[in-house]
Amino acid sequence: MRKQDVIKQLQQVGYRMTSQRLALLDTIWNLEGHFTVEAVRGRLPQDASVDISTIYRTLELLCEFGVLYPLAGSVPTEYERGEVPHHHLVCRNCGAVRMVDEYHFDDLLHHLLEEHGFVAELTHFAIPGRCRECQDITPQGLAIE
Amino acid sequence: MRKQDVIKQLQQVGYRMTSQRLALLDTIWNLEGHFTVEAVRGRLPQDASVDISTIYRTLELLCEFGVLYPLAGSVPTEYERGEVPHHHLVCRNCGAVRMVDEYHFDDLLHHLLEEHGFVAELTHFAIPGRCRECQDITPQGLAIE
DNA sequence: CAAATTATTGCAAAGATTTGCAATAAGAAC
DNA sequence: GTTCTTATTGCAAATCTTTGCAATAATTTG
Repeated sequence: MRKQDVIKQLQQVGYRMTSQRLALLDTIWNLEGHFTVEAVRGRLPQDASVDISTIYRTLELLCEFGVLYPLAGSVPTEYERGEVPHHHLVCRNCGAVRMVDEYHFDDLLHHLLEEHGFVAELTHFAIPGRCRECQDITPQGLAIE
Repeated sequence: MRKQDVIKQLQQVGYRMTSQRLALLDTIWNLEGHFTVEAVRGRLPQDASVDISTIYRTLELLCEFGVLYPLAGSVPTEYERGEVPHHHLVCRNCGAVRMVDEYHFDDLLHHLLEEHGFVAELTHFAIPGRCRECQDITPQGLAIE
């Protein structure tokens, strides 16, 4: 999605285009990959001072519109722009993150829609579990048995 | 899972059974459905004073062991005991929560295991989206178009 | 373009959660 | 049962996030 389209969409629905929101959109569009609220703040042009609560509120707004996605469970929360739909496998033992293509979830989404009329918005999902290397290891790093 | 089994399992792996952990397990086993850290604190017997940071640490420990599951996205975090594996559909508009059976996810889990060697631990998952009633509504409650 | 309307911001305070560290106590070793 | 080892706790402080409210500024209206 292009930045201009986001601006247009927000305005059409009644949101106001303030200098803060424009500065934040600019900054976000210049960031690669994941980023935190603090990272956004650090990258804002020095002449644009935006309160941290405004950054939180704006990122949340963009999440509601599907422009951004929070990585579930990250603290501080990591956000990412929703360019290419994909999901993450997050190892609960070593923290390794691995990408998964979206199509794996197609069947599931169809089920949910047909059985519950529910439109799942899984554009960015973090799935907890164990990666190949951490299979038989407890949370403390002690091998079981 | 029975409380005694949890205790045994934790001990076997090297965790110590303190009075605080026993009191917390007791309390949790007496709670129904979802609960927060604060709720656990409120239900502790008055003679058992457990610091709030200890409660946080203990709930996290129980999550790592699959005894509890945090409901993704809830603030303050809601926890639930992992009795019957199921998942939640959470409407991002009205907040309605709906249960879904686990078997819907079986195919997905198999894919992840075969293609990535990843053992997903989806014993309790919150899936964001739109329920039937909130289909064409923006986050602010204004109908689109 | 000025006035009216109200979404948005900044600020400060509250709330939620995590973390470092010295004191305590569980379990192991003797 | 006493001593030793070290996981765990409580406390206080730090961090992360949310929220209420008066002041500000983006749109709408005239």
